[in-house]
Amino acid sequence: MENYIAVSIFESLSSGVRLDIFRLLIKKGFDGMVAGEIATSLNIPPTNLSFHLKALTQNRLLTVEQEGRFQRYRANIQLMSDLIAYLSEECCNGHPEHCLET
Amino acid sequence: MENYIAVSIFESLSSGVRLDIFRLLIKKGFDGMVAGEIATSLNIPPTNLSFHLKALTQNRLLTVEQEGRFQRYRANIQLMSDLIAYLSEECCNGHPEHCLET
DNA sequence: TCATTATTTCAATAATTGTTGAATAGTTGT
DNA sequence: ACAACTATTCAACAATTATTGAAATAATGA
Repeated sequence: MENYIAVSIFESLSSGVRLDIFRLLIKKGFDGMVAGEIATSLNIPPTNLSFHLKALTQNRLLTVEQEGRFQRYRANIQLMSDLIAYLSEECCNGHPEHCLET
Repeated sequence: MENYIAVSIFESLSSGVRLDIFRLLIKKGFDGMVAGEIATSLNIPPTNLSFHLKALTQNRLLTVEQEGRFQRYRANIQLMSDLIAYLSEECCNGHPEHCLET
């Protein structure tokens, strides 16, 4: 993974609101959630939620699919997996023993 | 790991400058580097470097130790290890198969 | 002690990011 | 076509974060 991609992921998750959105969608798995459900669930005003969903989607943390008049959002689990691999390399540089865990 | 800790780590690494600093110090391992070496190595003005070192240190990504008139900084590898564990849980929530990798 | 070196703090400013209500665009069911 | 519904964009503003040079702090060595 390129460093600038990693930075964009860190930016995406560097807000408590966005981390909450992402964690919620991870829990929902392939079902995902439509925007209104997320807004209700996390009690975020629609305009503000849109702002954060856009940021997350642009940085590929989320995917979005139109479903009638709804927009269904899903977490990009693969990207998280790639991030973990990136961090493991960074973290283990010269110290592999620290990263062999559960 | 508490969510607010994870957010603080993401904030710390959400700047290209700070990610460069952290990656550089990870490479150096226990030796670490004194502030001036980091400034020279990454070509960052001292005041600006201080600003970012302070942010990283406050969020526990780095440790700092005085050494004569130098300040020696080291990466907190254990925290990265904890972050990887946190992400693995978040990422694998209901989808463990995605996170079993190298 | 005094000049030198290393780093941080301060103050000013620039740049970016977050929040909100109103307006807009697209979709559905009647 | 029209009313109701979902979500986004827009514009204004608030809040936070980043950058810089000058000054301050602290340690060293002559």
